[in-house]
Amino acid sequence: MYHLLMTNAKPIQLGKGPLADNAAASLAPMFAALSDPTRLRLFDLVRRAGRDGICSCDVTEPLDRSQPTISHHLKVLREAGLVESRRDGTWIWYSVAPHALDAVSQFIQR
Amino acid sequence: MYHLLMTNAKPIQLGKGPLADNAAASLAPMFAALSDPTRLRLFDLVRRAGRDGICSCDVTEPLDRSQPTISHHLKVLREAGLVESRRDGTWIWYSVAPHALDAVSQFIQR
DNA sequence: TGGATACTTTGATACCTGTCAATATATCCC
DNA sequence: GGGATATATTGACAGGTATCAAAGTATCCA
Repeated sequence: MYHLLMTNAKPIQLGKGPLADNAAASLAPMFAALSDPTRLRLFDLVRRAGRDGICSCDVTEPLDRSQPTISHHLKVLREAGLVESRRDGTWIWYSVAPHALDAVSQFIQR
Repeated sequence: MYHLLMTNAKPIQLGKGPLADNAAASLAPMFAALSDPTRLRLFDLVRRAGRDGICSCDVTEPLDRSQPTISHHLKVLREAGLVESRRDGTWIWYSVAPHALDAVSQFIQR
């Protein structure tokens, strides 16, 4: 078993021409990670928590989802490179990954 | 049978507080529309075509997908409010909807 | 060692999605 | 009307997903 790197090893540079196949393949999962309402709100909560981050147990209530469901969504956000996690005892703190939305933003304003 | 309006009747205004349920429900389909690599490249091609737009038959070859598949993807983009269509004889021209990505952009830079 | 707390994984279920071939619809032109 | 072209819809299939309950793992503390 191996881990996906949280930060894209090679951030795809969007060229001037039509969107390349590999660029699309790299961008799509980020959009997919934000394509679910619960996950959008979850990402928003993480972003609001700023540098310190937020722990999973803080969001189950406002999002009205079970704890495993929240855990699943956080995993999706993490594997998309949008959030990162840091363990502190029994807690795990989630915060927005640096440059998380750069690629998405670059595509939008293109 | 009825039609969904292409342009959101009531564009959700993102407030200052945590992302509301209805705002998330309104945003998520736009992200979903961009969550597929083929559709991302398709949207990019439409966007490049500018004001005139592009017709479906022009993209099946560069995207290497069947005509029904392209038609399906264009429908998804249209129903998400990202592109609009205009018939001209047997052709249908697709172009980017005005303010298509405003909501997405607003969420990203929040 | 063992209980308590935070989180993850597994398994199940219902639903959604990308794709194509086949078929249908719409429009033009003769 | 009938053929030709462009697009849409249908039906089928393989695979993905959001959700929860139940069970597993990790960490702390007494």
